[in-house]
Amino acid sequence: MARRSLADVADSRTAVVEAAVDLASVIGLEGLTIGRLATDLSMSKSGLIGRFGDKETLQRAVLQAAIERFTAAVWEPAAGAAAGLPRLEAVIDHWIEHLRSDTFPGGCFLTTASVEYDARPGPLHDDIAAAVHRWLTVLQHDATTAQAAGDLPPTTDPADVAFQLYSLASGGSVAARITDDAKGLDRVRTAMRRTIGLN
Amino acid sequence: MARRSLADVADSRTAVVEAAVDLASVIGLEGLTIGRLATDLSMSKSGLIGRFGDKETLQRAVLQAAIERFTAAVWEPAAGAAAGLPRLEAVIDHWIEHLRSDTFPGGCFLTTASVEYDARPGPLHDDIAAAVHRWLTVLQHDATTAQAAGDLPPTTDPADVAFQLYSLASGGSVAARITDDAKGLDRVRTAMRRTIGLN
DNA sequence: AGTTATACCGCACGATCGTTCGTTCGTATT
DNA sequence: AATACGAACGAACGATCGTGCGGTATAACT
Repeated sequence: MARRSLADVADSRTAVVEAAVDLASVIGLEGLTIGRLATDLSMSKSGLIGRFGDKETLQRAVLQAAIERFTAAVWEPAAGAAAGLPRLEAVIDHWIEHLRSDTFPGGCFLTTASVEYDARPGPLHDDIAAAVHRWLTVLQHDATTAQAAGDLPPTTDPADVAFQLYSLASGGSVAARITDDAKGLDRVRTAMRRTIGLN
Repeated sequence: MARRSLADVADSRTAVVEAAVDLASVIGLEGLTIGRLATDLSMSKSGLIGRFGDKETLQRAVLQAAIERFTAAVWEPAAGAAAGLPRLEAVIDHWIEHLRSDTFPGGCFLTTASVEYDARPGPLHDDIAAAVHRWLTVLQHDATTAQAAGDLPPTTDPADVAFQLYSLASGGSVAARITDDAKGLDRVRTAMRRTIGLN
């Protein structure tokens, strides 16, 4: 076999990160452990962390990978829809479907991370805050477009719409999981659609 | 001084638990550490955990104390209101005020605990699930009463109302904290009131 | 063919984890 | 006055945490 190429290195790195995303989804970004992760991957601790330098760098890579999963599952399939209300509707559908899937075995990653770091300053806190803010901005943008098109009442605040959609998805997925309510995500979907004037 | 009375013992125990609630509110129920807690209280680790037996017992006591704080801050002040829509309105107001206060320096305790244990079975998971379920039942009960009084459309599902209120409060408080949005809780309140037909 | 780079390993480190001892000491009961 | 109880302590345990060091084997480059 030829020397480990750059692509292979990347593959090996992403293989670690992807496994770490799955693990962190269950036990949290903070609960992530190099030893546990190394055992799962049949690697040595030093060989694993050597790729990243230290644990925080690994955690940040894991967070970015999780965000990419979310974007690929929720935004990209909906991005092609017409800006405004239709796209919001598509986003909601893919969002619910994403939460229903086992993309993140431990529930919405960004919500878990937010809870873990909302009271703990540092690079991870900032990364998470930036990601949430970016997503809220995307939602708000389409809400504004929808409003301009007359699909939302002129009195509603697009920022409110974005914030409420996110709150419902985030809190609803947690509530549905902890109460083991099979209808939970249906309730979330109903509420989200009602937020943008549909039913 | 007389022998340490039963009341004193209880005080000492609750003093530990109350401090643990504050600490766990920030670093999580799972992140709670006997050493850290003992240091904060200027106690020895053994002297502290001796009151409870083991860590899990302490964690469960902490959870119950947090639930009592929530009940005292949100439910009890609203319990006197007329059942149905008025009481839901009062609950929402106290709920938002509770989230705005620093009763839990690290954000809504039940939400944090739900996220930590929604994918991890055990007594703590069950305790949390039971508490959430109990609270949802209370909300649903008033929603049903409001519906019977004609204050909610007959087509709405009271369970939906309860679930959505909880999702908004839970997810909204996390989102407001991580994005450092001063208007976040106002947006949550607006959405919660809209859920029960008000604005 | 020899050099160089590096991915990975085994191993050990200091720290901290939860827990378990044996002990001390103050108070209440007898 | 003697005894018993229980709260709290200091010390130590085995385990696990993140991290750093030295060695090795492999593959690319000269």
